Amino acid sequence: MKKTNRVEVIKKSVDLLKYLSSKNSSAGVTEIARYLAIPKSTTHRILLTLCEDNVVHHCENGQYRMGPTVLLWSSGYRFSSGIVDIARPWLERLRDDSRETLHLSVYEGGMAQYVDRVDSPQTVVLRWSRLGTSMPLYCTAAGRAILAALPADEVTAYLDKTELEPRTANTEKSPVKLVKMLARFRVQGYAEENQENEENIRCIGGAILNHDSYPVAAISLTAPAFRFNDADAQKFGGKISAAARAISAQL
Amino acid sequence: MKKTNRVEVIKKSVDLLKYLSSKNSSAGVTEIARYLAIPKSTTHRILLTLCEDNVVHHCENGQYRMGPTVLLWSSGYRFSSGIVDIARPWLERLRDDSRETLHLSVYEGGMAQYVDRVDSPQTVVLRWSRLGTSMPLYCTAAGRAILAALPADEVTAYLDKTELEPRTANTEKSPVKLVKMLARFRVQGYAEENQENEENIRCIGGAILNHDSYPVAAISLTAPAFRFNDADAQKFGGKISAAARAISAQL
DNA sequence: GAACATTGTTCCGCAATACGGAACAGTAAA
DNA sequence: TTTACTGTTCCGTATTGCGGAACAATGTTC
Repeated sequence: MKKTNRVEVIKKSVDLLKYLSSKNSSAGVTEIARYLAIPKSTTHRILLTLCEDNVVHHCENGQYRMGPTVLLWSSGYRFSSGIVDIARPWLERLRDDSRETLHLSVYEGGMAQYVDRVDSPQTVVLRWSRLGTSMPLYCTAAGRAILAALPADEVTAYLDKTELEPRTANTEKSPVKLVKMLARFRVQGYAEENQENEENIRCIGGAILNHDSYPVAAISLTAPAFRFNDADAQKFGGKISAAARAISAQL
Repeated sequence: MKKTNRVEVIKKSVDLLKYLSSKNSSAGVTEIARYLAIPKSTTHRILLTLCEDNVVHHCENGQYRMGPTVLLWSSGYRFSSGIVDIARPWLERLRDDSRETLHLSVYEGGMAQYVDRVDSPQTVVLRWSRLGTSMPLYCTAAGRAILAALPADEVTAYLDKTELEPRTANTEKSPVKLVKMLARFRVQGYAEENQENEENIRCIGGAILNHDSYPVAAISLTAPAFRFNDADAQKFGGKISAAARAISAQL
């Protein structure tokens, strides 16, 4: 089981924090222990340690919730990464232009992890998904933009070990067809996804490359499918593509 | 030394993340190990484990920096805490009214940990300190507001174990005088601090109480001393106080 | 261009460390 | 009260992670 020589406790702590942050309220020791499938006493010890630096807050009712120290880490990420601040004005420009929601995602651990968002000003908006959430590459516009920019061997490696499980009725399930898609995306400069990740949601995205032309992130436009047709995709696809290139140049 | 049965590795990991987030760039294994005063191999093992979930990011140059997963935790804090979203509109209202910078800090581990900020629209603004930063209670307006709202025995306990080390030439060093100050703050409903935490910076604050009238947080107004006199303090002190009470009621 | 001083990474045997079952102590519902 | 939950503490065992030292891969210096 243990391939790498990782530290088990840290792994558990990270999972604990992930669980705690996924909840909107506080959680008890027993509940967490059950979820993580580790003994209560171990869970309790981890929580005590995390409480010492306010990573976790010990509520009055005896339960636990996220503590304010994670804010320190979070702002540390923004600074050290840099990409959030660079991309932000471009996202805002695209939002003002399209009146739709824009996302920034980074390519991390074989997933697209969504790190910034600029909201649509319209009344019909999207369900708010949390910053830091990971999304698969094969069914999202941001992910596909990244895939399209990856070297061919990395794409085949990805497809070999990833099952394209359908997220909606429209999700492309054939690796062969997906590869063809990626070729088309490379030509047109932006990637697409039409209700393949979530019902009634359509999305286009462009990859952000580092100095080695390797994809490190992607920006994407997300809209309700009823007000975003092929013509819109084409119109804003070019702008997404241009913005992504501009951000790449600034890195 | 080790009183509580905490997990040593987790403590080290937390310190590592704190250090990493304090840097604006990436850091190497050797540098981190030297700072934490732990062996390089241990540091490296911790980093590897944290990388597995993108808590830290392994850069191309071999160094390490904060990873995007901390964003997930950070948004988890905002949700589970609730206080940030509740206080935000009040902070904005006070900012619009005073044209100065407003802060929200939570009382955690004997410190005031600053969790939200709304910026002044004026041209002379303040140095941006990072979200999640901890500040002492005795020399900040937010901290003093919290102290003034604490039960008497907890205040004496605090003063017994805390040295009032001067942060500027103006910092109040006498515990006796500080206690008298707190009495005045209780009467007037808001706390003050005049260039006692930082040169040329003046500050007023009000405590946010839970249902047991125990202080859990504070809001504070921070301004350059040259444009914020006693009359301003009095004028906005009342408003700070009222806003703090309103937020307390909403909790 | 060879010698050197760095870096990040790997190995492995020792023993300190954290594990986790079980008992404890509160609290709320039945 | 009884019951069924909570969160918390204890402590002996062996598993787990520790960390010195060797490694490989850079880049710097003379």
